[in-house]
Amino acid sequence: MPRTIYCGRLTEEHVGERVTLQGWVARRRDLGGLIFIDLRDRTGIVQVVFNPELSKEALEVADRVRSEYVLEIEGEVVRRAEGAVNEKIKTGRIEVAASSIRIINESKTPPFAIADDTDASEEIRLKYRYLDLRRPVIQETLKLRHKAVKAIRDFLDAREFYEIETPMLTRSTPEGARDYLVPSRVHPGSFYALPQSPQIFKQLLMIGGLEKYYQVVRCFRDEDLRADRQPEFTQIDIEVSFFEREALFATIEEMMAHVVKATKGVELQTPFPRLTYAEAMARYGSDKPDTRFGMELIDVSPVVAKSGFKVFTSAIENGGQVKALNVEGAASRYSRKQIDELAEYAAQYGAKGLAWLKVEGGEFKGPIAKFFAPDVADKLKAALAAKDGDLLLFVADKPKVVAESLGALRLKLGKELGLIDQSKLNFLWITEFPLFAWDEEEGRYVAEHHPFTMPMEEDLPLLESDPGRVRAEAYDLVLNGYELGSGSRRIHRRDFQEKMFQLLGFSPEEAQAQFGFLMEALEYGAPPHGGIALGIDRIVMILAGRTSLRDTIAFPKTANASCLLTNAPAPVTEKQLKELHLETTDI
RNA sequence: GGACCCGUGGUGUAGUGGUUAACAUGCCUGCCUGUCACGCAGGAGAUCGCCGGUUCGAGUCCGGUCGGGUCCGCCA
Repeated sequence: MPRTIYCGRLTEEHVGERVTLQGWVARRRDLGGLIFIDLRDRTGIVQVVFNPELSKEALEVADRVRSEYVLEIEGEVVRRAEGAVNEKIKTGRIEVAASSIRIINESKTPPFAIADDTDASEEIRLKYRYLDLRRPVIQETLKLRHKAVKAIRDFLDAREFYEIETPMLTRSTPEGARDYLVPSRVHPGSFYALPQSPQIFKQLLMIGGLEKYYQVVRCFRDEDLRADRQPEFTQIDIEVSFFEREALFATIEEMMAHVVKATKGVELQTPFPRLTYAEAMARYGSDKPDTRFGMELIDVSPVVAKSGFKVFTSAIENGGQVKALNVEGAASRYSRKQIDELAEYAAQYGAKGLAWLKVEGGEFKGPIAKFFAPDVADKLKAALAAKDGDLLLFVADKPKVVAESLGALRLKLGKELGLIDQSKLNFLWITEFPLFAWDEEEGRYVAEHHPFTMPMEEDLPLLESDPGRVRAEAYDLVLNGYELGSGSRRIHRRDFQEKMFQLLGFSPEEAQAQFGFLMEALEYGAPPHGGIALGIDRIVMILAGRTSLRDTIAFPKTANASCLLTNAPAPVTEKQLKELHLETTDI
């Protein structure tokens, strides 16, 4: 008998119907003369009851059944008696009275309980990922991912975007993340690279006249992992010709609203708020601020410049600044020891110290209180809107260190103090990123976004004289403190692109060797174009309320970039290496 | 490359340098006709990740290593 309905779809409407179910044994309760089995498929769980009055044979088979056996059950949907209703499950008002049971497949006892509240470690869950995938919470997340991707495809299709595939085997280009390399068998000593993003190909598609492109595309970066970074991840890559930033922003906002509606049933407010990079760094100490709570960074340099506190005054004299967080009402919550721990945390981001004050009875308390004369203290209190019970935290240093340490501290405190409204979805555009970042190691400017990004027109005069101050037509989309993606207007003229490579320290020969094909393409009527790429894994992670990208990927890698299920990466045979003209060696 | 946390029956944990490594759950056996984390009784199950050191004695202390996690660097 084929399956007639899914377990989780049974309701009181089906009472009296004969059904055939197929699924896995979630739990078995053996009362001796009566056996209950909770049968699970991807829609949910329903209780099946084996009663000897209905079928003695079925009861005898059910007696042999164990967890995760695969069963086919025929029976009648019956209403449960008044006292036997289980309100905890969706199908708890009914059950299936089994008239027959077939064991489709047996199962070893699983290494961990397959339930949402399983206590198994992630290590063991990843080793047996195919069992972990049976847990409803994982299936819900993968379903949400499917819905999100489908919503994006539907939306972009309706806007006449074409989904076009680009090569997975491509060439390694300088700049950017470390490439995963694939050795060529037919070209000894040469390698393909897996794409970090289809950046150049999507530009070539614009030059190729496709005008509106998108792709749900896997990208690879051989860099160290984080909770929100996997070595392979999926982007929604978008590019349009005859680019207008406002039109693109509106399209992305509508697309995200469509996704959120399709997955969460929530209406998003558009347009999204915007901050310039400079403002985000100044107010939140981050280029991806979580705006679900306040506690902004406040520049108190002008106020404390005249204080008697050397740490502050000398930082300012040396071209630095002093900024503060007012952790409202937290004075009694943080002991000296705990503040020391906050200082240690800030030290990870380069802060040499964390000065603090508590406000009590209108007065500053704490070891540095004595350095502030009454008039300076009053100004400081006013600047920080400080009141009794507040904890004030200060970092004095170079602007970069102040921003990064206080920004990180702000996030940590926001989480610790429960200031974050988890129901919010705070989308945010960050605009006017710097075009270049100074690379200490290489002693040159590197592209902040990528080398194909257009500078802002009003900053063009600075290109030669002060490259560090040039802003780019580049933007990020941020959600709840995560960078969902970046984009920009691209350079569409050869002379400009050549100039950019020159500013990045490429010789004309190097630029020609690495990017000659792109520059030549720009000479054949390249339309103005631009776009964005969004990380679907991160979008799903946030919409599913998870904190690890691993939860959104069916078969993720560990922090060590290995797969605990397949044990990849793994050695290969000498024969394979030889065909690829490779030797391995211990360095 | 660096910092920190974790590693003990299948799973999750406890475990002052000192007897036979404890608890929960799972598993096995028996009993049980309205359970739903079923219950009750009994049982099996651990070379305490690995290597080395300190010590009369190491799950416990030290060093290294492997594995998992978080973060910094890195991620145009």
